[in-house]
Amino acid sequence: MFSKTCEYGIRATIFIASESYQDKRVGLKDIAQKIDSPEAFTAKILQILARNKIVNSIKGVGGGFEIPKKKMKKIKLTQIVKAIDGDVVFTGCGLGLSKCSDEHPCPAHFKFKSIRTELATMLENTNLEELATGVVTGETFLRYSETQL
Amino acid sequence: MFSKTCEYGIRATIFIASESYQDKRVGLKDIAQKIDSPEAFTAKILQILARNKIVNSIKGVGGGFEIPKKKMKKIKLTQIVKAIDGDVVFTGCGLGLSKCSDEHPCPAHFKFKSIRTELATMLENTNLEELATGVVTGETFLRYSETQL
DNA sequence: ATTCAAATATGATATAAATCATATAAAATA
DNA sequence: TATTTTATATGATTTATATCATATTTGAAT
Repeated sequence: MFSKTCEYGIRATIFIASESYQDKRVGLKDIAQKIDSPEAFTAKILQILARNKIVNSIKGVGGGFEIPKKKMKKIKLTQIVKAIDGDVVFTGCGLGLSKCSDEHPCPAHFKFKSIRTELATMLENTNLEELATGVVTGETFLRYSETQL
Repeated sequence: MFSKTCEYGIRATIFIASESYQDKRVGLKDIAQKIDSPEAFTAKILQILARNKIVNSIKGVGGGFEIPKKKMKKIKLTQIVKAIDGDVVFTGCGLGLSKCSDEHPCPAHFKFKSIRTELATMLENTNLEELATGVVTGETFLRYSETQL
């Protein structure tokens, strides 16, 4: 559904939010560890997120990444996905046609349409805060491991 | 959503069905042309489809690919997708966790769940015949081009 | 000011997916 | 049975994605 880059990006954002929720700033190493992603790759993704104002980055000693609490409700999954994967997931044709629309539909166009709409709506209505609180309370997870390190 | 391989595979299957619907057998070259896909790559995909009994292949002069009319209603999109992409689209985690379930959910698990279910239902309920007839009647298209060659 | 711990930028490498090329096998027909 | 037409099998190449490595910049603290 999303690129791996985007998956990591969403997980990283949620992790940063869950820590910011508890007034903690987090660094790259910690992020990569907690979301189980390659560190250098994650660094690149964080840059994209920072450029898109989804996360704040602070350089230097004691620096890291954070997200102001008041912004969390306003940041929606859509923004993260669009920042990283663009809007191919929203507009692309299910069968890969370069142009596919109500006027010039692929055979499955109207079958996919409702699902796409629902996906878009979900991404548009899901905010970072609700995703982060699940992690804080331990109800949801950002990596798989026996011990949830 | 699907791999390119799978997109081509679905389009090829629909095209073959639409021709079989009119009692015509079609060859590789024709298929590749009509669905706008690379010929050699399409050949490989057709082999997968043939091995999975989704299409019949006939070698030799006057050979090609076809799908018996009576089978068309029974062949569902799910089968094609599973044959080519496996079931990652049905079971994979939206955020890329190696294990993600109701018991050990990622933060977006329950958000994605309903959408995934709907997708699976749609794929399960969509048969080849309905997709092919749209092409036959000219309501839907398998490639984009000014002239719809 | 110097040092140190961070993020940032950029380029290189590896891996996976998509595409191409060629040789083989099967079926029809002449 | 020889030839031709088609699919099949396999391996090579290209392209895109993911991953790694390293040098640079920034900001804080000493």
